[in-house]
Amino acid sequence: MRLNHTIEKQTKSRIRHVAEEMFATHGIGGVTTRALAEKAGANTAAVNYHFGGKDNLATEVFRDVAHRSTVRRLANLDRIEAEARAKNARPDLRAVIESFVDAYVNEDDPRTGLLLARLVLKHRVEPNEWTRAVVRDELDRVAERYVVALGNAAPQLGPAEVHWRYHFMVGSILMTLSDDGPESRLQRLSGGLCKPADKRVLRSQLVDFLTGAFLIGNQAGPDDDGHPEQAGGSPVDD
Amino acid sequence: MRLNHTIEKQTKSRIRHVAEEMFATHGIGGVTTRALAEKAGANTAAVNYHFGGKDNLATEVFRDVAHRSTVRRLANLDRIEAEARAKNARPDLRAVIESFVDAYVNEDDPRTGLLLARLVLKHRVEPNEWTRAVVRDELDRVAERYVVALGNAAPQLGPAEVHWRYHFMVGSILMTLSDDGPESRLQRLSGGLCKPADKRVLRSQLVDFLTGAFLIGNQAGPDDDGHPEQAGGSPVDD
DNA sequence: ATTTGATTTAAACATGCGTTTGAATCATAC
DNA sequence: GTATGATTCAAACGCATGTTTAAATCAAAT
Repeated sequence: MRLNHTIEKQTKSRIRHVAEEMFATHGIGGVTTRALAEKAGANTAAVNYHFGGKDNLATEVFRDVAHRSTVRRLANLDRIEAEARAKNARPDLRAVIESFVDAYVNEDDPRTGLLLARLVLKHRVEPNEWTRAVVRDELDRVAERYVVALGNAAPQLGPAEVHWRYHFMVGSILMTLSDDGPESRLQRLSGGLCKPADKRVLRSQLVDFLTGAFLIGNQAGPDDDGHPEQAGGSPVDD
Repeated sequence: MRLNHTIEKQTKSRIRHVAEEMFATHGIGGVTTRALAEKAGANTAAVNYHFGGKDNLATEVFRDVAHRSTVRRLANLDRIEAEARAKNARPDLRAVIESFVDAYVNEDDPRTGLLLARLVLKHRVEPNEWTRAVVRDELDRVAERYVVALGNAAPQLGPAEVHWRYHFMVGSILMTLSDDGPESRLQRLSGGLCKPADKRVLRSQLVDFLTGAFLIGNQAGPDDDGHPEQAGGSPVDD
């Protein structure tokens, strides 16, 4: 006799759910089929029976996450650009950046952002066939749209500069997302001053940082040395 | 009879050399004992005989790299701060950032920066005992010094803000470094406009980006909405 | 030349992993 | 109740990896 009849979901559904949770927490490589099955209350072979292997399960999970996030971000961009058109103005740089960050750092749904970060991080560190497929099919068009939007919002930047900075932006977000919890390097080095777990603060700090980073164009002088408008204050010690 | 008598180095030295090279190229997890030994022209067991295991070898390599880089960066900071004191001015923000980036992106010695990035990236994605030890013993003091220096160079930022932004800065550098070569996402998405392999451009783009990111303080208004001084230009299409 | 300790070598070992297998069990239709 | 197909299960398989072993080889001292 089985106990999970009405209360518990079907095995396949449970595995998918647990997979999302564990992938977000421990990363893709940090989850073994056995641990996953155990947490889902299923047999090890169930993963292969229902999904045809760990990679297929991961593909399914991450394709879904990426797709949801993509739809949401494209809609946000549409809204921002529509508002700008209505005001006959450029899209607001801060709003564009905020909408991008929002996909990764969102108080309502922290898991999606974490999963998205895990996906892109894995694809960057050790890409393989299925990460390539998911990134190409789901994330590339978002990137292209954002590069265009950022270029419009920050017209002082050349096309190449926008690409560079978009890339830097993603990097800072990803690495921050992967440094969660009380063991985080940020929290330790700051002596508890910064808590990455506080998504609200994290979000606003990120947006501030990135907005500043996109506001100013190339400021390197023809010479190597370039200290622009530094007022001679007293040097602060240590 | 052995051929490697005067020309080739000792086995231990060769293994260490090849390890540096392969760790930089393929990452730590991407190098197997067997591949390493083969490339070094040594037996698989030699790695354990001379270093006592793969982890010890990695520890030795990365501790050395981190140490070299740390010494160099601290010296650079000393110089920058001494110059500032001599002029009775604040340390130049751009110079501080440039010296930080220099440890990762340096045309003369690309390998050290890559290795450093691999180390920190591994420690972020899947920390373990030896990464913790190396990071704590070698990199923490650099981080603390740089946070102080950046705080002095960017006095409009509060202490917590400086920590946040230092963290973001490291993230953008790391992720960029790990996205090398012609298969890089940046190069693909930019249609070849940006080439991460060109360290000279990469470096200046990073420094521009980061200097801007540290120049401006918290610009969020009391309300959620904040579009500061946007002049109403014509909305650019697509 | 012999001895001795360090080094090198091929082979095996141990482990963790994703996956497969074949029998057992369940749900459903007849 | 029985047949049938889907599902679950314990067990084993295959493979890659880091490591160990014990014999073989080398280099230097005597």
